[in-house]
Amino acid sequence: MNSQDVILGLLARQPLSGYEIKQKFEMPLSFFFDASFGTIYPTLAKLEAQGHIMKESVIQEGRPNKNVYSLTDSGRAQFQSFLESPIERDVFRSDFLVRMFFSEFLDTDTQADWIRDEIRKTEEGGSHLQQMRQLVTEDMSPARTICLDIGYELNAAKTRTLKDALRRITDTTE
Amino acid sequence: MNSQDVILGLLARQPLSGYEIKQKFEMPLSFFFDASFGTIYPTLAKLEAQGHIMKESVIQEGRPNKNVYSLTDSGRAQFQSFLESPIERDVFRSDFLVRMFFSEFLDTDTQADWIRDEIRKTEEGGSHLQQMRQLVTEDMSPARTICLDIGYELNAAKTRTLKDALRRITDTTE
DNA sequence: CCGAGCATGTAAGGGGTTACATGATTGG
DNA sequence: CCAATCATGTAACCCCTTACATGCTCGG
Repeated sequence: MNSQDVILGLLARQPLSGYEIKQKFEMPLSFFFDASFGTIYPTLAKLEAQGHIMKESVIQEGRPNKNVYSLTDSGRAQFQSFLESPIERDVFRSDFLVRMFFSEFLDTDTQADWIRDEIRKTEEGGSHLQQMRQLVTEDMSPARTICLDIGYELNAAKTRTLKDALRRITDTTE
Repeated sequence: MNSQDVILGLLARQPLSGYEIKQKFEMPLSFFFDASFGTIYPTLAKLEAQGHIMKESVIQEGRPNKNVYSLTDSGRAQFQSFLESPIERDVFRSDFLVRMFFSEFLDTDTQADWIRDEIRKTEEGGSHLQQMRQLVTEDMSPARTICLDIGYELNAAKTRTLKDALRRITDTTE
């Protein structure tokens, strides 16, 4: 799975411009996938060159014109073949956990500070997800809600574990 | 954070060869960071060229010789400056969730199959982590145990959420 | 004799990031 | 007038992945 696959998927629902695609990369999609303009525009150009999408210039008033892309038959087939390909396993990469792994090189004050920081960041993301969840759950398919639910539950589990750990560290050393 | 930082961290504990470094990239480290030989060897060469590590050839009997690397002062300083740099936020990328996000293009049987598969894979990883946790918890620092605890708890949360979702999907449609 | 484990590397290519470059319009 | 939003793109670079290439030794 790469940006190409995800962009094709977004265009399978409705024609979009590069700028609009970028906006779609927000919650809940951004929880498990993201792409920047530096990826989106070259990818669109590549997809068009391959004949998977078609550009249409839309003249707008009071705003710059935009290039709206829509799927061709070949693009629809390409997206389908992504859906039929084997599912890759999740990638989870954590700078924070790497540092905890090397905690022997840190004093406990620094450890505690970092954990408190990580709790704060995680909780911020969590409240964002909770809002999403309450707003849009009704008109979402059961499978689609998994995206929000997993996001929310992973967040909650992480927060809980971090708070436990912080308690253990501050209990034994301060 | 990149391979360079993590390799320096591993060498800060003890001198290692490339092959031995690869072996260190197992649980629990592999849960939140990984590197292949194609990364490790070039990174070691680069670190040596920069003067951060020192090579020593060790002649072995009954096995090929190996190049054991140890940190120089400059390497120790480099690792320290990594520890002082801002902590990057976690990266979580999920092919599975992207597909759930696009579930409107799939029939419910496929959805259910995929979820059952994902549950199986997640549970496999979970039992592996649980074994680790029971084996080595005693002689690990509180901060270090976070790595295993978060791994285990995230896994458990994901499994729970997937099972709930599967129930909802099979209830309403079959 | 063959496969598995030990051991080190290279080369090509993929896929992404960040920063730069440009420019229009709208609202405060 | 200035900041924000809309809008598109490029260029340099980084980092990693996969596959290839080599070769030794031990145990079955």
